[in-house]
Order: sequence, then structure tokens, then C-alpha cells
Amino acid sequence: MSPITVGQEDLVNKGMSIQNINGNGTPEENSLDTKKIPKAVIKRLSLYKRVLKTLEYQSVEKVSSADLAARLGLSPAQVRKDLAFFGQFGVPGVGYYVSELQKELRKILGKGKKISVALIGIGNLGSALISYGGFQQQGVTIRWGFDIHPEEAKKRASTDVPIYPIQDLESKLSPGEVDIAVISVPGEQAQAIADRLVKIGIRAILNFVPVRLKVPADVQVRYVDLSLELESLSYYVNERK
Amino acid sequence: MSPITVGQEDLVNKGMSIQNINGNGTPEENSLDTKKIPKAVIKRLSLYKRVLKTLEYQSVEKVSSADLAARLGLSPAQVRKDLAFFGQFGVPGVGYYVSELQKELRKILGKGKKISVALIGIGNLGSALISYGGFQQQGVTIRWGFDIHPEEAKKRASTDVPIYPIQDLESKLSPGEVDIAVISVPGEQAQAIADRLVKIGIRAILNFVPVRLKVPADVQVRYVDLSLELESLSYYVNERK
DNA sequence: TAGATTGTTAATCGATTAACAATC
DNA sequence: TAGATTGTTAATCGATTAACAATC
Repeated sequence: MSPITVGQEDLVNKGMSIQNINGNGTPEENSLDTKKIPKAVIKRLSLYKRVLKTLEYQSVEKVSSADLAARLGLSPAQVRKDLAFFGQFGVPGVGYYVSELQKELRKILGKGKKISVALIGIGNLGSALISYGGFQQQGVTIRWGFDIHPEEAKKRASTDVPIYPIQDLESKLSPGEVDIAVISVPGEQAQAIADRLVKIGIRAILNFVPVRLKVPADVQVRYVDLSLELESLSYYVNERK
Repeated sequence: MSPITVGQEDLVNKGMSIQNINGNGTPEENSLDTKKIPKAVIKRLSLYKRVLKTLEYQSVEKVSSADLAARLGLSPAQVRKDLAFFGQFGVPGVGYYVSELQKELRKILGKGKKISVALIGIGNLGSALISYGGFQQQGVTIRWGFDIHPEEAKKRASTDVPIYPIQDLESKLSPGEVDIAVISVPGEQAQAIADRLVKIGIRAILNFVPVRLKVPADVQVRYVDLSLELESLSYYVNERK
């Protein structure tokens, strides 16, 4: 748990992540928990893992940071630095052994473990997500669906995943059982849903709703904001005209 | 740095295209014609626009950078700095007039103009996107759909948008008519499709496929990588267990 | 050994925040 | 005017890149 001692009100997140107090500036051999790891690093870790998978499939035995970097459009130094956050996985003069590094990354990213997802809001987008194959592949399973109109939602999605009315959120989701909640409800409802999820004990939310969620600092929220992506892209389109 | 030595008035040059605000004075290199605006700024611009819309709806007349910032979890300084990239839109001691700032943002983000989108790959995700309402609202219209099996795709999507076989990409899409291409094809095909799109003249791509696309530097690519988001979230879930 | 490549520290670059004169 | 808030420069913070001794 995060070491927060003051009142709940103070927890309301303004976009900061949990800090660690690492007073001394000395580099230390110190284990995983005290070093602050940038979110961007974690994302790249997933990227590395993906490439490693391909390499393994191609029976490539070892790979250098330079090679890895080239495949992802990054710099070799960055690859090495990212990995060094978690340990010494490489061999000087040689590189990284594909299968070993893969194993390490899996360990870091917590795989093997199945991730259980609850999906709230089964509209167009929601039903696409529920039938999207890509998740299963990653060890991610959508195990609960919720919608105000479960029957219509069931028709839309045509899936085995059980779909419950949203009022059953608390009764169906027990703390610790759900790992990640995915929200794709109408904008007005998003914050209320998030509040309920937090109360249940969910600590990771993937939010497809174009609304900034206010959640305690120890809750991770990721935004997938399609309109925003398109709008910012359209800036460049107009730029060049 | 980049001290504007000329009259401040010149800055009030609230143009749509970014002028050479770069009155140099910086020792060395000077970019040719435009100040480089970070992508993150452009994204936040969309965010501001969204908030402004709400404020206007609530008949709020003016808003300060502090207020704007609070609503988005940013700092007031950042809001002012972002906006200052494009001109002087505020009034000292007063703030920003909602409708005026909104107008400016619309101008910058190129709205009014309709954005025409081609969607390549109408699987589960693709068909959700094609029937997703949120885009229309933003002045974004999906005008062409492509799939290897247009007939099946048509059934899946149940939409008015015409769906063509992928081989017709070149014949159906004329340069300049399509603003943004959205790719949601199987991974193996993504790069080939991107190559063809670039050849046609598309300069903005929203890519839902978990594959890094290699494109010329003047082509904007945005990635929406759902597996990656979930996997990185799952890191935090495992962290706390 | 000689060549290659790591892990890590120092330098650089970029983005965010603080501070404040200008000014409505 | 007095108070408020902008636009902008300077300071800070963080992340990326360069450099290189260690070492396989």
C-alpha cells in the first residue's frame, strides 16, 4: 500500500503519481520498491517484450540493445537504461539472451498471472472491446460486463461474457478479484462509475470516456481518447494545407 | 531565449498558421519558418477546447488560466504557456473570454473544416469505430471503409459508409481528399497498408495495430495500443499484490 | 587477446513550474 | 486606483543521449 496518512480528500489526484522519498542521491544496489520508475519505461517494457517474442519465434538467440532499439525506433542507450531499472540482464560484449530477457520481462510485467477485467458500458465501443481477440492473447480476460440495459447490450455484443445491470456493480465485483476496470459509458456517468469502482477497491482503470477522472493518487488511470487523437491529428492535416 | 525584440504588437498576429514568431537572437540554428510546437501542447489544446465548450454551455463568460488548469489537472503556467504559443488571447487582470478563446482554438485546430477519414480493416474494432458516434460530433466523418472481405464487413458494421475491397485503395482514395487514415488490420498487413497510404498521399495515420509503422518523417502517426495499455496497467496491479 | 557491448555516470535536451513586470 | 491575471523570462525538474570503464 502507499503510505498516505492524511484524509481522503487530500488523495484526490491532480495527476501526480506516488512519490518515493529517496533522500540520498547516492546510487544504490537497492531493490525494486524504492526506485521511481517512469510510466514511459513500463510502456516500453511491453514493447520490448513484444519484440522479444518475435525474435524467439524466429529462433534468434541473442540481441543487442542497438538491435532492439532499431526495431522500435529508440536509442540503444535508452533500451539499456530502461532495462537497468530492473536489474542486470545483459552480458557485456554479447548482448541480451532473448529467452532470458523475455523471462525477466514477463516476471516484471507480472505475466503468467491472468488479468481479470470488468467492462462497464457495452455500447458500440464496449461491445467491440468485449469481442476483441487481442486481449485474450495477452492473458487479459474480460470477465464481467455491465450496462444499464443488459439485455440490449447482450444482443449488441453477442458474447459469453455475462452482462449485468450497472446497479449490480458492487454485488458482482468483489475486491481483489477484478484487476482492471475498463470504462466506456456516456460522459456524464463516467465520474460516478469511477467513484464506485474506487470504493470497491479497483486500482487500475482504462478510460475510453473523454472526461478527466478524479481518483485517489494510488489509482492508475489511462486514457484512450479517440476524439482527441483525431483532433490533434487534424491539426497537422490543416497545417500543411 | 528567442527574445522577441520587435514590437509586442507583432505577436498579436493571431494567425491560424504559426508565423515566424521565432524572432531569433539565439546563437546558432534557427528553424526555417515555424516554431516547433510540442505534440503534447496540441493535445492539450484539444482539451482546452473541450472545457471551453462546457463553459460556454454553462454561460460562463470568462475563465482564468488557474481555473482552466484546475479543471484539467494542469498548472496555470502551463495553460498560459501553451496558449501563448499561438498568440495573446488573454486579458491581464481578467483572464480569457470563453467564446473568444474557443474561437481561436477552433481556428488553430482547423475546425469548421470537416475531416474525412478512411478506415482500413473492418473487424471487431473497425466496425465499432465506424458506428461510433463520438467522431461525427467532432466534425470527423468516416467516408470510406476497406476490408479484404467487404461483404462480411458490411454485415458486421451495418453502416451507410461504403466498404470497398482493400485492393481498391488507390482507385477510391484520391490524394488530398482523405485527411486521416485509420488502420485496424491484422498485424502482418499493417506496414504494407501504411506504405500504400503514404504513396497515395496520406499524411496522418491513426494506428490501432500493435506494430511500429515505418513512415516518412512528414507523416504523423498516432498509436492506440490497447494491449500495451492493459499490460502496463497490469504492472501496477501486480506491483501492489 | 581483440572486438563488442554492457551498465552507469555525466552532459544535453526539452518540458514544466516559478516568478514577476506589464497592464487591464 | 487596487487587485487580479496575463505573457514571458529564468529556474527547476525530468528524461534522453553520449561517453566510457568494465568485462565477456
